[in-house]
Amino acid sequence: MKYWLLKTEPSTYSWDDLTRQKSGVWDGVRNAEARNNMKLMKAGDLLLIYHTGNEKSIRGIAIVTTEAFPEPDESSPWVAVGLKPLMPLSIPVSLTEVKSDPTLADMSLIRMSRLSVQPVSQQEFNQLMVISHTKWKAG
DNA sequence: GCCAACGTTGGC
DNA sequence: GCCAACGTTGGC
Repeated sequence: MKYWLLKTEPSTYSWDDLTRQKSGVWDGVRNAEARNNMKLMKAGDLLLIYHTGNEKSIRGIAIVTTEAFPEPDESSPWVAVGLKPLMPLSIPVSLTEVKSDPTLADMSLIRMSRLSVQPVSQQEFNQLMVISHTKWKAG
């Protein structure tokens, strides 16, 4: 089981939108590396939802329900995945906090700041649970 | 509003 | 195939 981080502009589509809908389709990704990461996702992988713009913070945890499939109604090379919200972080983790935490220094959030779909390591995920005071029960 | 970091496009 | 110009993302 792997971990990923998904960026979204909350005025376009937010963690709260996903929570309200109870399930969603993550589409509109227009970057080759991000698409490649989406294709690597397996059902059951965990997703951290990050808000760009004014908020710049990780808000919640979702899970992959449907692995990569071609975007509907388009003869395009781009893909989407299905996902379901699991729980919000008790305290959102801001970009500033991520940058100030040495154990998170290698996160793509910092090192490849424009990549909108990026892998997160188990250690990084665990640390994010700690600093967000989120009682995540693995497995 | 600016700009750094990329990615894409098109002329050559 | 190179690279300048341009567009986009997203932090500041």
